[in-house]
Amino acid sequence: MAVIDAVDARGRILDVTAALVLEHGVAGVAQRQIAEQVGIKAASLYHHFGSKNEIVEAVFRRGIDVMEHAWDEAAAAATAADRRTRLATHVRAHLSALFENGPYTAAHVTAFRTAPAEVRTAVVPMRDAYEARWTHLLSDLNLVDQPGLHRLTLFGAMNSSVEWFDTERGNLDELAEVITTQFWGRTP
Amino acid sequence: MAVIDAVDARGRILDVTAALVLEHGVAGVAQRQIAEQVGIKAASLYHHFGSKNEIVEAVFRRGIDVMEHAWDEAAAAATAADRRTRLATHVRAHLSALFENGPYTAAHVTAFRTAPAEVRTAVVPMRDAYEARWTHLLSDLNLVDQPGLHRLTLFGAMNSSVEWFDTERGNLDELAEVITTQFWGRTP
DNA sequence: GTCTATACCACGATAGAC
DNA sequence: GTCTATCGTGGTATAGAC
Repeated sequence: MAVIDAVDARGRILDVTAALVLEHGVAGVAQRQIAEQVGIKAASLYHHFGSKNEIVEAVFRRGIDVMEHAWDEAAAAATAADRRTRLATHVRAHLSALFENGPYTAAHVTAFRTAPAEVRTAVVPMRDAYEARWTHLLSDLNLVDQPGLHRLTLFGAMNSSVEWFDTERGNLDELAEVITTQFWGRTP
Repeated sequence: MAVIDAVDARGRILDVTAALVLEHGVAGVAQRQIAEQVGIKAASLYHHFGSKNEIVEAVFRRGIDVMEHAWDEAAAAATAADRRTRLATHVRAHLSALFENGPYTAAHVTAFRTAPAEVRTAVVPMRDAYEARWTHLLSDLNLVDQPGLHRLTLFGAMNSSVEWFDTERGNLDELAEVITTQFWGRTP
């Protein structure tokens, strides 16, 4: 389910916006800039979306969707596995959402915090649901006293990779293993 | 060396800008907004700085300065300590830079990536120097095979705390201990 | 050192032709 | 579904009085 290189106009607008928002933040992206990369005029965006914020909100929602789908696949693949493998599988799945399904998830995790309040409040329930899955998993794995705190630092380590990980040169399986080892502990 | 609540105009401009940039990102902050919070008109900013980018650059430089000072204090305090204490001291110092000396370091680590290229290239040597200190320390501690990768995920965990840590309710010593434990490993 | 006034441009958004 | 044209606003920045 590759979400990159959409063929319909609406999809191309989202693709372009996600990439631009990832690079410049929401406030740093102009509709004229989006339109230019899509190959239309800025006014034409309003045939597909009601406002700039609506475009950004759709990008964020899709970014969370991508994470959820990656989670579901990981959960299905690792139900019967041992505890460490379950963690490793979900870490790999989150990294997959960040790097292997278009810039949506990466745009969401980097730009959400500084996005307009209207956009943030609209998507916060979706975010919370995904975060709750993680907290529940970590609680289930029984690694530490504070699974909530553990999830936050784990998210910090995983999500920060969008700032420095190079998909051309790096290996996502390797990165997932490194992060899993750090958060599992070296002698389980 | 509290850097908050400066009394001179230049210092107040930087204080206000750092706080606003932390919240909204560079592109999300207008000079009129900065001026209003300082209590002057936007045009008066040009008596102190040559452009918006110059203000932001000064904020970032100060953010890195704060980190460097925190590092120096930690290094002086922990030279004779055991390896784990050295790591813990520097983790605590980095958190101190993020939360206990104004919003400068927090603004820098969150807004640098989406800042104008002109600003980024101007401060990148300072950033690199601080990062090199960390890589050297981690290499020295001989914890893992890849100290470079380790530093990046550690930075991710530490810096992400500006998105969720509440200084009113949380305890920075405790947070430092949690992160140190994660990155040291549970059974050294 | 701060002000008023203003230039100039880019922003998001709308109207209406095709 | 995309266009041209345009509106009103707000952005950075400058000139010059006080």
